Amino acid sequence: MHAFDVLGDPVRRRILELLAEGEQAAGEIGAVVQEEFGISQPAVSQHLRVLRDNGFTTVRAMGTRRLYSVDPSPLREIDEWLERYRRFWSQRLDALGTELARGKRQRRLSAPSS
Amino acid sequence: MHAFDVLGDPVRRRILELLAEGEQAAGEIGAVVQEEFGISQPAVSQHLRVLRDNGFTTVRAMGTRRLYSVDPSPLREIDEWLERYRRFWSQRLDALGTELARGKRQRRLSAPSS
DNA sequence: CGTGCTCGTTAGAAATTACTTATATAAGTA
DNA sequence: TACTTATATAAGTAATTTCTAACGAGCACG
Repeated sequence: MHAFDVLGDPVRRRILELLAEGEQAAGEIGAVVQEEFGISQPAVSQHLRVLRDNGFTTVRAMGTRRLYSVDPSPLREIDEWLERYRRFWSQRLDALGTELARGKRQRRLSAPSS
Repeated sequence: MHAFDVLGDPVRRRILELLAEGEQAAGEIGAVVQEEFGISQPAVSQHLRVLRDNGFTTVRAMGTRRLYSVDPSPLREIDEWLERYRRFWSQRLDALGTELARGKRQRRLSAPSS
């Protein structure tokens, strides 16, 4: 399954958004996602499997819990694929556009403030 | 259809890659894609439709030809969605990593030489 | 006109996906 | 041990996607 297919599902995107805030147990994720999407526990578990199998998450066991974390590798690949299109919106004019956030961060990294 | 679903298909990704090099007629795209994926002309036309309907391309007519171009809007949205994960691989250490290209570009835009 | 391109649309079959219900396993707890 | 909690897996079904084959419509050109 290609990374884009994995991200095609809104439940999986939501799970990744939750994990972006830090490691979480399958049950905690499930509580939120089942509530928001009205699906069953096995459905969530199956989405977690897809994310696992495709390298988007890592898991470690804590007792009976399964703690999930983001593995950024496939997201990074997508970021690289997008590279060839950035010129379509990065070519000047938008110094104050969407790029601003990243621009600022980059600037900070590039030219550390004394 | 969500932008990620659109990009889930390898044929559509390939078409966008071809269009990244500039405007092209449906037939030119078709020639390449039919050869590479072994699918029919209608199949390609259907993929072009998905790209059109979801804002990834714009089209203009030249006689009987249909000239397609990249519309970057949805790609940009994806780029923005990815923003929340960049810290996973951008947090230092990779001054010489994948970020390099973009980093350099950003630096150029941010701090014009001379 | 009529004929040949270029390209899009439709209908239907085949493959894939994302659920639900039912069940399994393993760890904690009384 | 028996019971509960946390999570995964399996089987079956419904919805969706992506093809092919067939057809349609617009432009060009003799």
